[in-house]
Amino acid sequence: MNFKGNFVDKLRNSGLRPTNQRVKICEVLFNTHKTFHFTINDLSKIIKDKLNEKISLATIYNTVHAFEKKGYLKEITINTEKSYFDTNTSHHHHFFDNSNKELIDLSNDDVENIKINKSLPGKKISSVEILVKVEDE
Amino acid sequence: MNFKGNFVDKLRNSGLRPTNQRVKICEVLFNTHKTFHFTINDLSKIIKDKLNEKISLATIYNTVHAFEKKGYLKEITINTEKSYFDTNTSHHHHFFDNSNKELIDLSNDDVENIKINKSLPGKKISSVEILVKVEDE
DNA sequence: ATCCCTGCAAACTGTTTGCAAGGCC
DNA sequence: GGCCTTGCAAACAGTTTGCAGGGAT
Repeated sequence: MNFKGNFVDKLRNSGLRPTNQRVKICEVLFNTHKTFHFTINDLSKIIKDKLNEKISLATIYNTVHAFEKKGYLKEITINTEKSYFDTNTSHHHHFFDNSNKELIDLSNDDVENIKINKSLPGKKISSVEILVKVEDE
Repeated sequence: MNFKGNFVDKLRNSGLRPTNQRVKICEVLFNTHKTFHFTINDLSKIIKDKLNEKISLATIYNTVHAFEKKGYLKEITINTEKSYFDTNTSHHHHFFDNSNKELIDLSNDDVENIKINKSLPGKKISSVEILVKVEDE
């Protein structure tokens, strides 16, 4: 989903009708090669302030969940207050800056090989994620 | 806080009045050497069902937060739905079993030396936590 | 007597849902 | 036309708060 332009086809090919709202949300989220972290509230604000559009909260929730289900977004759990989403859906880790509540990607390559020397009988690992919390020095 | 008995003194020494409710909650949480993971709802159920007591939710929240502030409990963020707490307040990591929503400790010693080869200018690391999600095989 | 704590109910936050009206194919 | 989507408002879950009555010191 990371090139400018034809989100209409992208959406259609995913089985999602290319409604105005969805295309607008695509433009905010994917019209850049940079990975983008946001909460629903962030997204709503951007749409309202920068795009001068009104998209209802319900639709934003619907769309974000639809995109998540299609694999275009990944939910990141930082704290219990609200959900964060990430346009970078590859396997990677995160910094969370407590001073300004900002999420920053931490590439797999920047973490030396995590080895877990314990296993749980009858269980298989589905993910291993590191969260590095930081604050101002 | 991990020995049987005199929670009254323990509480008093922490500057918390040893009310009936707090002592009861101590008994549930600390009357064992095993580390214990719970949600507020779990704790409430245990008090109601096993102890046959009624402690109001507000009080349970108050107490858990008071204990957390005193360093007797640690909050663990697993997902956005609810808060989990851990009686093990030392630095360690977690498994989360998605099949039965259970938290399991992962000792520091069972993880090989995490090395983060990236730093953020002007920021210092306040914590590094690993969450290993597992599921039934 | 004073200050702290409890417990109820109401408030609050982020999220989800029911449903009528409108858009897409 | 039929199905999907939107958007409002109501519902919801977990948590927090205000306040009056009760307990601890």
